[in-house]
Amino acid sequence: MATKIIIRNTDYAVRALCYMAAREREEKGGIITVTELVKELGMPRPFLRKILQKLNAAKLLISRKGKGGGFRLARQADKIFITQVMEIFQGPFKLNDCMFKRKICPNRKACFMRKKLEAIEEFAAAQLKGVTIKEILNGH
Amino acid sequence: MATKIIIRNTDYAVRALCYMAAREREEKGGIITVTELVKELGMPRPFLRKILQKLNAAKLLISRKGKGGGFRLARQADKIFITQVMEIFQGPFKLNDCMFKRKICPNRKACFMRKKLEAIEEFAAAQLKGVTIKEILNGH
DNA sequence: ACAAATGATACCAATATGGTATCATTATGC
DNA sequence: GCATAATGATACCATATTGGTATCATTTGT
Repeated sequence: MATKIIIRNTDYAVRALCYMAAREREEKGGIITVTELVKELGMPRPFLRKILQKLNAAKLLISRKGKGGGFRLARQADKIFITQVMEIFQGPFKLNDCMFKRKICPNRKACFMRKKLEAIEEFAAAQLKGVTIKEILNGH
Repeated sequence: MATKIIIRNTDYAVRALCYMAAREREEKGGIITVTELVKELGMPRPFLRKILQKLNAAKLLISRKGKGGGFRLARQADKIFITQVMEIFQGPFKLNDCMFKRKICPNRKACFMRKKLEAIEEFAAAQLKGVTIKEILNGH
């Protein structure tokens, strides 16, 4: 049972965004329907819709209703950061705080474990900070 | 909703171990009962018992049944590593693997996200590696 | 008007975690 | 030896989170 930094919603969202970014390079400005995404990405349709709607609400996508409608990226792939996607589906990135929340904490101010967890959190945040959809797509 | 590196079981276990280590310094080789731990640490008795039993099964504690029985540390506090405790209650430490588990992964071998997550995992493991109950107790 | 698309929302299922209850077993001390 | 005080083992329950489904409303192009 691994500690999850990326949860499945985020995973799906990133995959959808990557696909849309890749497609956009081919046909400029193309709008993409849920139907196409479902076929290409092989994930459950109603679930994907909910995810896309959230991305839309967060202004990472632009949606168009009605016949001929669908979704397209609201900005270029190198301006979409994975931390934004994570925040949408997982809330602010945070490792757990001091383990000793109740009374018996022996040394609250200088708790050793808290220092360690803070260091890990800081490192993780730094690692993820600059990553964009474009980088994921290109592999660097 | 934070990413949990330490779950509550582990937290309780560490607190109990810290208490026992602190007590041991006072009265050498003292055996401690669940009753005393419950009173001092303020956590639910049946839950704590289950935790202590697991620590016993994992040979971090030694138990004695019957009247006058209880638990004591199986080794000194500087030989009890927090990674061991984590492993008992959380399994092997692992951040999640590559997000792209299904077909559409654009570049599986050199997946950018996987590299990042591996780096984080490595750093986290290094941070936690040497930490012992003694260090937590002393704050360094 | 109709059909094809998304918006919104309520609901359901599986799993993990946190927590409780109960009975069996062992050891001490009178 | 028996009562008592302790742990061992285990089965059960409650709650939250996550993953997933279903349904109806709304918009838009032909």
